[in-house]
Amino acid sequence: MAGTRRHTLRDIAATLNLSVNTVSRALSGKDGIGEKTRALVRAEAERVGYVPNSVARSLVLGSAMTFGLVITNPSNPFYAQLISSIELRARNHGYSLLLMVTGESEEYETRAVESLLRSSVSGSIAVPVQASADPWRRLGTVGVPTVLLNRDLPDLGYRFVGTDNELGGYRATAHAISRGARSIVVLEEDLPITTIADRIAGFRRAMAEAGLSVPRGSIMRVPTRRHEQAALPWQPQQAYQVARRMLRRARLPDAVVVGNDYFALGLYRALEECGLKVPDDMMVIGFGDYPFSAFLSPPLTTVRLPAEEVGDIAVDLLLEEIAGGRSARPLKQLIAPTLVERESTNRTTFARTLV
Amino acid sequence: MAGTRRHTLRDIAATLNLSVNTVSRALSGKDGIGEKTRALVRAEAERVGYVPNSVARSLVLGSAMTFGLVITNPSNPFYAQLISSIELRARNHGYSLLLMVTGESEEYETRAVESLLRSSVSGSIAVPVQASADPWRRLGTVGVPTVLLNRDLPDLGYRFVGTDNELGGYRATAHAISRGARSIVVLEEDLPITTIADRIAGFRRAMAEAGLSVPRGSIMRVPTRRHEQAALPWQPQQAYQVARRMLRRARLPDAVVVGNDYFALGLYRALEECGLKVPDDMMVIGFGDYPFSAFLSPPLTTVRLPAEEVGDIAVDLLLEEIAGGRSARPLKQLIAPTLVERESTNRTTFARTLV
DNA sequence: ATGAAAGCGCTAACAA
DNA sequence: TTGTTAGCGCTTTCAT
Repeated sequence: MAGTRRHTLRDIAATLNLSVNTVSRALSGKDGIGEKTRALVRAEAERVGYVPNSVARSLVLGSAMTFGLVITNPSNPFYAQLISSIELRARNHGYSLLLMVTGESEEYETRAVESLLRSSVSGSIAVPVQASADPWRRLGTVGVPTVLLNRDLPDLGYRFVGTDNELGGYRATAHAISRGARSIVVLEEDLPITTIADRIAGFRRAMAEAGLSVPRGSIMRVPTRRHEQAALPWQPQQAYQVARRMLRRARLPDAVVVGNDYFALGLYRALEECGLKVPDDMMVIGFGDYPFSAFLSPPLTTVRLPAEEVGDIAVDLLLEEIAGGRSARPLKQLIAPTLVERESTNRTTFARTLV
Repeated sequence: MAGTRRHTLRDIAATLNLSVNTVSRALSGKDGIGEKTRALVRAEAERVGYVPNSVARSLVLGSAMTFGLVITNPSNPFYAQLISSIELRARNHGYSLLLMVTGESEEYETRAVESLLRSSVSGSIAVPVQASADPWRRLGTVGVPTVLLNRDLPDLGYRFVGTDNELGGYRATAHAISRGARSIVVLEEDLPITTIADRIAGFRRAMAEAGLSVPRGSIMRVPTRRHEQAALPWQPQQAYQVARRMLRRARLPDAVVVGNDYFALGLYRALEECGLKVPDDMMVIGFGDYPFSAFLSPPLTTVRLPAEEVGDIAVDLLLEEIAGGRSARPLKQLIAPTLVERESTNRTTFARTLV
């Protein structure tokens, strides 16, 4: 890979007997320049294959036309989609994406923010680990606009966009109840984040509204993958083990609401091994509507998160924050998830619940 | 988000009555500086919360301690994992990641390369669209080290790491044959890339070695998602439709080898609707070993791609290329995928094949 | 051990 | 319309 030195404005200026400044303005499309000169400069730039040095540009402008995107785990299908949609929209507005993966590690989150600061990013979009608000507070202090995604840190007063998890939990639960469930168990990852707490709150609200009790053991925790080196894809295996434990109980629930569709896979397996049928013996409601969920057997009823919409809004919020104007839209946006009803809650007989 | 101006070397130099140079060396750990001075500078830097400006640093050094990572689609679980492992390893070597998503678009690939050039990345890792080698050739011409991932462009002579897809296709097919299959169909995305062509070549080799014929219609194509705006998650739906078409044939194959595990989902659905059982009526072999594949019913036999290993090697190859030394390892590396045998090929009766 | 000076490639203010 | 000057924050000679 040979290293032909790159051409600079100065090179072009020299061969054309112009000043660097003139060349700069000709190329950047500013006015105050003769049309013939501009054409000349453009032709020469074209000829030598001029590529602007955006590092130099960033240095003088103090900002790099780059967004930092800080994500916990790209193998989460929701975040994978988010990456795509954010990259696309950022690109369409002329921004590049500096991607950092925290893997739920507070330590790396701190280093990621440090890295963003060094890089003079124009702004950042982040899913915080939610162990501490400090790193993100720091960004704000030095004036880097930041939009929080999916997990808020309310103390900071930053713009935020996320899923309404409370509503999601509520809808999932209410749906199960409407299909005849009276005893419901929740399977959630054992991670201290608001998204999970909110879903559980929604679950409790739905149960309360229906006058149903929530006995101890209704909320089961799947061991977390936090603190693993690389961000690994989710392991339905761990949900499977928790599900097996649950199925040893004397009284089984009518329905299980899981925190993500991967957990539903483990639950399906456990149920199958115990000879229990979904939905007749037990209903299952997922969360996420991952690409595989509609194709499970039976197809999984699940709460769909509008990843694309969330991503687009995140970028828009960030652009507004950068522009500095008051925004038309609210600073905090909770997007309502929608319930996708499929066979896993389409009970034909009410055998067990009618006992 | 207030904008307290960032402290610079000059600020520290001023308050300490030192030269910028001295401060720079004190902080960068170079020698030729008194221990007391160094301690003093460090303390002051700490006190004011000094953050180095890596844009300035990049400008003078001509390189940005950043890798460009150009990927077709983060919603492909294989690439999602790749992003994680590459980010981790790059970070451990002090590099940041500039992420670009092509969505299989040649046009955006070209713009992505342009963007990498502007940004003075230290190097890049790319899954090329394989429509043209030109963009990537350009990177090499101006001296940006580039490692190709998963899809090679042999003309360029760049370092490359990928899966041995031919071997993967071979192993999948040979396995089906060993389980009694004599008539096999392949379902692949309709995309003109070497990975797919290689898998099909492997399929043909296995069939030939077994003395089995490959009649017309053995290779079925699933409509591609190329040219969609955002990179969408794969739609098993399209594979389902192709599978339905196949199942209308007079003579059904004993086994179907699919190009990725998402396609297996669509196939499972189609088979179920037709009342056909996996594996007894038809065996299914996937590709990718996605996180859900072990939890399908029946669990899917599939070819596992070593995503983490491929990602790590990609970074190592790039680091070697940047260092400029001859590498111990070969410039082109094909990683052998492994077959994960599960129930979808565990045939208990040979009813149909023994007719 | 420390300082002074130059320059990376660009943009922005001000002159001409 | 074009040129001159200065400077973004840092690293790297070369002096001292």
